[in-house]
Amino acid sequence: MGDGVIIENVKHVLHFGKEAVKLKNRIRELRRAMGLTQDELAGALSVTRQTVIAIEKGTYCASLPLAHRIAVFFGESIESIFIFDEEDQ
Amino acid sequence: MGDGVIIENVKHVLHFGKEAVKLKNRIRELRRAMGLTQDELAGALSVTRQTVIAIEKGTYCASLPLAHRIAVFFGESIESIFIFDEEDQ
DNA sequence: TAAAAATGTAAAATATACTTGACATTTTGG
DNA sequence: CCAAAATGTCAAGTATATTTTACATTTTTA
Repeated sequence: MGDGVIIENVKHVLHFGKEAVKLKNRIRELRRAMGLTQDELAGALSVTRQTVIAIEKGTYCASLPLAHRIAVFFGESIESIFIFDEEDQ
Repeated sequence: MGDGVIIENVKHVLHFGKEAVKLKNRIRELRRAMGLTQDELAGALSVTRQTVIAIEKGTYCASLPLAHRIAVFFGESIESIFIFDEEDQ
C-alpha cells in the first residue's frame, strides 16, 4: 500500500500543526442580535453562564459538541461562528 | 431592551441542550483515502498517534482547534467530517 | 436616583482531551 | 512463513473545558 509519494505528502503538510489557531467568535454579536442575555443563552445551550462568558471572552474554546449546539442554535456553521486565525497559539 | 417575546423564544428553544449529540466521524475513511497511516496523520496534525486512535474510535471528541486542523487538512468542513447524531449522551 | 437586571471576576472542584511509554495483536510484504 | 509495519490497549500524568459558589461592577429601567 505505502509508497514514496505518501511520505512526501505527509512531510509537505507538517506545518498544519498547533502553531496556528487563535480563536475568536461571533457569539456575543449573534446572542445580542437575538436579544438574549448570557443567562438565557446558557440555559438554551445547557451550560452555565460562566461558560458563555468564558467563550464569548475567548478565555477558552468551546468543546466540539458545544460548538455544534451553538451552531445549530444560531442556524449557522461552526466555521462561520468560530474564527480560526492562522497565527501563533 | 428585553421584552416578553424574548423569554418565549428562550423557553421554546430549551431542548437544544446536552441530551443530543452522539459523535462519529469520517476520519479513518478520509485518512485511508489519502493512503496515510495513523502515525503519519498524527504527525501532520501535531498530535500523538493515541489521539488519532481515540478520535477515530470515538473514545472521545477532538477539541475544536483540532477539529479545525483536521477539517483544513482534509479540505472539508468540520460539520461534514464529524457527525452529530440527535440521540442521547 | 435607587433598585433590579445583566455582566464581569476569581477560586476550587470535576470532567474530558491529550500525552507518554510500554506492550499486545493484526495486517502487510518479502 | 517470518519479519516488519500498522493498529490496538492500558495506565498514569498533564492540560484544558465546564461547573459551582460567591461577590463586584456596569447597565437598564421604574
